[in-house]
Amino acid sequence: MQTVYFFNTLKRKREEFKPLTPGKAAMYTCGPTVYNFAHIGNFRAYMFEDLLRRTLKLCGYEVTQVMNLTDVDDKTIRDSQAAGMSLNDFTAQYKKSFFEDLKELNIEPAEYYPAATGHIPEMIELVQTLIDKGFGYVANDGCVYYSINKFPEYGKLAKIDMENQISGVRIQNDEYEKDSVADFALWKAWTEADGDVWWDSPWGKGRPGWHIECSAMSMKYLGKTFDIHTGGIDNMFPHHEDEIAQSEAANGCAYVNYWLHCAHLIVNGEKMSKSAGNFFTLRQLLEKGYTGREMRYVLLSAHYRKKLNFTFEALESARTTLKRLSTLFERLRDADGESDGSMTGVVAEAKEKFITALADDLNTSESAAVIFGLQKEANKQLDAGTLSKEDAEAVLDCFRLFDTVYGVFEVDTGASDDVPAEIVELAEQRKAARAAKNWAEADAIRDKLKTLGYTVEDAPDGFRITKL
RNA sequence: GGCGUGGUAGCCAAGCGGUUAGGCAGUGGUCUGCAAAACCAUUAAGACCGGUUCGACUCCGGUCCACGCCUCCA
Repeated sequence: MQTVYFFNTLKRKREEFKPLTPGKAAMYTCGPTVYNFAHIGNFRAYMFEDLLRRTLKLCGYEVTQVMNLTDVDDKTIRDSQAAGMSLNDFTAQYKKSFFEDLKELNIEPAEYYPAATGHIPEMIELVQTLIDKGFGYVANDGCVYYSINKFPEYGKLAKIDMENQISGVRIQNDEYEKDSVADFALWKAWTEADGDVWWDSPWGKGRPGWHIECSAMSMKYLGKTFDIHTGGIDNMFPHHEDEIAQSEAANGCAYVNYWLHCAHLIVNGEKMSKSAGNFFTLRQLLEKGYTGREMRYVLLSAHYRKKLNFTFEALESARTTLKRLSTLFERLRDADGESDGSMTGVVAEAKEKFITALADDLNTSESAAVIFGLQKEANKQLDAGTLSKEDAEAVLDCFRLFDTVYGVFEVDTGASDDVPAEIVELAEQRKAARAAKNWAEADAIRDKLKTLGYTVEDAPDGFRITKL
């Protein structure tokens, strides 16, 4: 079991991770609102959570992860109506695309994906508990609100002093029925705009507020107190702050021990967001010819608490980097030299450094440096002929270990195996022409292959075909 | 207005009070019929002004700039 350290937003410092149950890590991650395709900025958060769960597993923990799906809120209702579809049908299509995208990015599935609409009774029960304990109240508009004045610790996560805050907020005149403008909705009363979307409750027809969703579902699957809660930095306030207020008021115990927040993906210096219109979906990138693993590599390239500047140059850079590693794996598979005995130690050190880097608050930059250090050493020894089959296999095995977290190397999959037979045949003809030193013929075939959409490159013992 | 984060070489991006971060690009080689790929080597930095220190990119103060949250948001 490797000791893991996290930067805990709640304490604003790096701490050793001590789970409630030794050897197990329970984590809750805020998932998508399924009203549209997620953009790659959204996926930065899900990638960070994937990195977190894979790192925990690498360090010996058994992970239980819950990711909620918000399938009822203002936007899902609004857009399903605009599309002339039922809420369920409407959100189902985006749930489907979300899971397709996760797969494309090689993000490991969570253990649970609870949907909000599947847990309305649990939410109603939690709201009732909050009312019974004096934290919730029914207002004139039929909504149930949470009275933040009743929870003195409100603001402890975001480090917000509400006295100070309220005076600074632009108060909208039509924020009417609440006791305090900062009170938030636990239950929203039905209005005409909601159409046929409503559930019965002790307070009449309506639907749950957003924050109560995560409190109710995390409690159901992970218990009243659990280890880790993650999300994008923009969810810290008010969403996570409100979750704390709800859960700790209802249960009378700590909600979460470690809060981890990732920074934004930015484009041209600004946050990628739907409202700003400066976003790309994964599908758009795939249409441009980039792959999920290239995007995955880009998303892993910066530390999760630092803003990540997305550029197409970064995707190109990822492509080159991954290709060079693939070449190394090919060379390693063919290695058959005289071992000088040094590789065993090199590999052991690389493994240890890799794990230590990730265990230190998920330092992917540091872990990448370890990867490239091993790449360089392996190449040097391949050139020198000092890698035996066993040495090479040890290096490959090390990359397989790296890949349990990175998930992009494809250590054992060859690059080009789905090339049509006639293309291979042309390449064979070119090989023969070259053997006969018939350069004109060889070049003509190469040009022809290019028009067919393939590049052929010479290799020591033949050729390599790549699809354009 | 309140709170918070950051400014590192052409681009991306780390650690660290003194010893090469790393990747991409570039440059020079190796290989090669040509091309490409690959491999090896290598250039280049710390927004600005002060302070602490034998020594600061790293600590402290200030200035400027950028971004985020406070409203749905990963």
